[in-house]
Amino acid sequence: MSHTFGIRQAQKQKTRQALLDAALGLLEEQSLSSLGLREVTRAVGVAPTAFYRHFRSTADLGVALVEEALGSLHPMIRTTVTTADTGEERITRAVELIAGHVNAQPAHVRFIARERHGGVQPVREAIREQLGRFAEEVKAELAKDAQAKGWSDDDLLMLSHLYVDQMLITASLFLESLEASPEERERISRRATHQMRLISIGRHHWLD
Amino acid sequence: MSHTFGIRQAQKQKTRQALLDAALGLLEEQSLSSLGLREVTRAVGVAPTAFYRHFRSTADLGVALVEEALGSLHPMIRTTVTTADTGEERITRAVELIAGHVNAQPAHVRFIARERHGGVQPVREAIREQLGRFAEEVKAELAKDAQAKGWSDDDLLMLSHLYVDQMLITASLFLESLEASPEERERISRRATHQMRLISIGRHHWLD
DNA sequence: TGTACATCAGTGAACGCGCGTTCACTGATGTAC
DNA sequence: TGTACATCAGTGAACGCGCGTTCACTGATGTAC
Repeated sequence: MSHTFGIRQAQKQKTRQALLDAALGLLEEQSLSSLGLREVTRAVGVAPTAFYRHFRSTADLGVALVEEALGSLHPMIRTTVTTADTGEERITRAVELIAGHVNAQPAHVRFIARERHGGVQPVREAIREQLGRFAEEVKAELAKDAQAKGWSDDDLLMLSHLYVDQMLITASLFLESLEASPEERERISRRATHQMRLISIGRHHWLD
Repeated sequence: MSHTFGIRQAQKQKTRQALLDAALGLLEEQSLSSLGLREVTRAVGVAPTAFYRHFRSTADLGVALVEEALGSLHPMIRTTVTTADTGEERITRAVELIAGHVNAQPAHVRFIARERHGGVQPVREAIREQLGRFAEEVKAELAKDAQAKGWSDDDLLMLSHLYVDQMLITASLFLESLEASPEERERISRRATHQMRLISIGRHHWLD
């Protein structure tokens, strides 16, 4: 075999992941543009210079974090939009899915919300590209629906972006409420559900 | 008089404003959490220690910038929502207003978009509070409308937040397109208008 | 109006500290025979 | 299987630099009489 994963590769991968994890933790309380390379290596317990074996810079690490945070979400989103229940059930499921994901991966969600408009250009670009892919995927699913009859491509994409942006807003509200009361979280769920519903109603009557 | 603005007060105000302006300029390319006090004073041409005569920290300066960026927008938003044309004209006007504001104050808009989820807690809090006020004000205007009959308070606020968030998303899209072609900017305008229209349609049929 | 004292915005030297980056290195892992 | 050499992830010392903060100061402006 040309390269059965040897001990060396495995160990390198492990250190790389430790750097990513440590950075993600540190980024809960600061922005990427103020994250120091020495901070990250100190948190992992390796020499500062080890950082360069894995990333050119903290910006480079940031781009890797975007991939980690959003890359695995594509199938998740696709299946949620696809599921052919009534619209109402789909909305409930989507909001629950977002709440669940924020609970499971708060640091990832915070990172994306923070750096989407943050001070590091390549990271903004990477996030923008992933969100654009989400919108395209949602559009592809919407296009399959009977309701899409008579819709222009542009308008389908317009609607997809509306949904994707709305999901992100909802995620960031759940994030802020992580330590709030169950009542507060319920209030956020309800509002997000209503907003999604209102958009879906607009969608139904778009061609009237 | 207890304090007719003397030369001293005026000069102090001028330096303070120079610090705010310089910071805003520097923040076009980085986040507040990485902005240095010495950077700011260097840009203005005063000693680093002069900074402390005006702000406790860069976070404190950030809170002042939030006030500067959003404080003056309240009347603007109120009159835009109020104007009693057809809904369609109101939407067009709102999108034009956003595009115009982004052109006139790009640095302010970028700062708000960036720091809304940024790494500095007091600044996030200040932005959250201002946006909350916007939503309350929009809600108050919507409540006056005949269309609001039968709407619960909660649902009016749900809709206001949807509008406010949508405005912010549109502003940030215009921001990213500042150096793009007129065609690209037109495309963004059109999509934003359609999204607003779809939301308004949802609003019309909400109680069906 | 003139004088004597108080205020306070901005100064400049000094401090200790952590930063990113360079470099030659070490020693475990991988490879060729 | 055993040996000799190559690779390369992680090390540790060293560097120059800019940072935030302290302190005692200066001199123009403000105030009281």
